[in-house]
Amino acid sequence: MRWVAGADVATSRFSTWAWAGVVVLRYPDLQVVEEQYGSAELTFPYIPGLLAFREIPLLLDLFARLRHRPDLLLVDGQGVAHPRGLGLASHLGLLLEIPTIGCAKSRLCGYHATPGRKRGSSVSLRETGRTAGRAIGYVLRTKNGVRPVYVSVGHRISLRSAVRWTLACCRGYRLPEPTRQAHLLVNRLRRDAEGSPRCRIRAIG
DNA sequence: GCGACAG
DNA sequence: ATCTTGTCGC
Repeated sequence: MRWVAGADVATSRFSTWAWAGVVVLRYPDLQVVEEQYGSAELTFPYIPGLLAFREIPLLLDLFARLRHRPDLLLVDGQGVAHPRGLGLASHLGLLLEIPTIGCAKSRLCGYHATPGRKRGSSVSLRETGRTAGRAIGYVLRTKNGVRPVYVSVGHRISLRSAVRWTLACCRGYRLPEPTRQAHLLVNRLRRDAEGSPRCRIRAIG
């Protein structure tokens, strides 16, 4: 394992504009070695279960410019823990042919117990419906006392490895570094473009 | 019909 | 996702 990437998209509250970013970090020190980013108009609305159609176009453009070839990609969204078994992380991994992990901040589907409150504690996320009971992911506590994250297989990785790598990429924060850095990047871009909310009010008033 | 619902 | 300042807790 050498290059671990993270991807995220930030949206505007005023328009359909969005800022996307992909960061590549060196493992295991997790320092950012490359960033690719850009903004564009979103052409698809946010519909639970169809997030990939909204974010993938932007992210694919960024990966096309990437100088490093990631060994692993962590995505801010679900992998197979999806109603159709094909969340953003899985869809993206499939198109890029890169191993991916779905690392979402909240649940899309499935049910689960409450994991222990210590870092590393986890419980399985189980499918509902006819095939109820099958594990489709893990609800993992990445830091003591904070809300857990939803880890699921994205593409070309086992659930066990997905959980291990997610934990191995955490550095004291709730979100693993790849995803966290990507998140910081896109929000920085959005703020630079729109200005802070307070500034905006002062400009009007 | 009703409630749930990644970002 | 985005809004939004200070504040309670480890």
